[in-house]
Amino acid sequence: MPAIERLPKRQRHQQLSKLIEENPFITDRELTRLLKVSIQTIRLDRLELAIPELRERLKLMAERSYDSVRSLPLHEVIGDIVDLQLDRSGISMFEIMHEHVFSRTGIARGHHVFAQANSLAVAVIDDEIALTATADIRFIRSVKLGEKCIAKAYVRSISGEKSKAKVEVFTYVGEEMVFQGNFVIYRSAGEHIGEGGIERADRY
Amino acid sequence: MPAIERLPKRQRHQQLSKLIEENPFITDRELTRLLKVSIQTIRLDRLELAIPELRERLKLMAERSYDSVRSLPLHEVIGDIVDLQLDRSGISMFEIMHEHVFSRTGIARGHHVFAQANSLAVAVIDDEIALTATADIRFIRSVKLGEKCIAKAYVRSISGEKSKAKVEVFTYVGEEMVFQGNFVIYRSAGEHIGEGGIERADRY
DNA sequence: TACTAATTTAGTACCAGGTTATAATAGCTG
DNA sequence: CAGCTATTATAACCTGGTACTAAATTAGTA
Repeated sequence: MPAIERLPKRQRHQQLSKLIEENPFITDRELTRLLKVSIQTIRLDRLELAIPELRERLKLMAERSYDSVRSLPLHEVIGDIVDLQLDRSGISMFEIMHEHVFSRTGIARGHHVFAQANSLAVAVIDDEIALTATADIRFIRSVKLGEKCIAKAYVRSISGEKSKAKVEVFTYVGEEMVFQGNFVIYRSAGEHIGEGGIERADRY
Repeated sequence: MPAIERLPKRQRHQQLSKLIEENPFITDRELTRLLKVSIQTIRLDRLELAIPELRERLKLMAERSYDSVRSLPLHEVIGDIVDLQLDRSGISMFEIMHEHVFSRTGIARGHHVFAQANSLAVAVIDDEIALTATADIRFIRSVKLGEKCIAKAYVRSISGEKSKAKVEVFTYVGEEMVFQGNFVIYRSAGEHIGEGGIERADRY
């Protein structure tokens, strides 16, 4: 009998770490439901594992993000934004790592290059809600492992006073242009605060 | 007397906003010291200005930074391929999870939807090396958390016997089309492509 | 000047999501 | 059985608030 359930605690610790890692926004109470143990056990576990409480975790995350680049939309972006003039232009940098390439050829998958450009096109639009409507893109040459992509976005028109903006993005490696795209971005235009609300939007 | 300090409240509101903006980690209690008013006044002010409490601010910051960490895929193909007829058509499925959406709105980031379609367009081309050359895409409606995207790709032409193929991709949620794209995919056509393309389909 | 309205302060009850500490219980194990 | 670990329970307390009520202060004006 004993041997069978010899290490339920270590297993639980592992599970607990994993759960918190993949959702740092989880409360102890929610963990009790998932792990089927009392809240005291959860707390003992966190103590042993030196995992701080929810609020500390959020604070740490907030601090980390605050340090790097202070400004809002920068963190919802793929690549590092190095310059941003809202409604005008922006520049971001993105280094192709091995997780971005096809392993046999070392050539970057198109959607990563696209993602950098798309993120930048959205970020450069100064609006509460900005979503890509359409895009017309060209992959001019392949990008390889280790190369640094510099994407430059230019807002070409704010389309009347309405809901669309055109953004052109050029991505370079060194002097060479590797990608070009024309994006049409929807912007919130009116008010609309309803959905997202302010406080506890998601995950509860 | 009155005229001199005509708008102390508005001034204070401005100061308050500024203080919180430049240090979102500040508590109401600390603000009372800086602004020399009672904590109730601070709270009334925040209420009027719709500035959330410290913990909510930190949570929002944490969410923003969390989004960026969960950036893109890293995997071979985005979505699960459920049917594939090389050089003809393919179907893949991709469920929008919380790591794919803007946490504020629950709306999927465009590049994930694109990535699914792009992956499928590349996968459906039966060639050693297949890379996206150009794409013309339309996001027809926004996709939300929890929705399952079914992408269907059709190879429209194999362009002579040479280096390009046209692939059309439609993505649906239920009956509804949410995305449509026309891809031009470079294929190896015997030789390597030199500057040409971007991706290759490994592993198949 | 007296009345009125806005503003500010005070006080209380309550909440989430914990910490800390102390004790009781369960389950084996030697 | 004593002794150990693991688990659960209980209670007091903490921070940084919200929500609400009420009083006090400060203008502003009839």
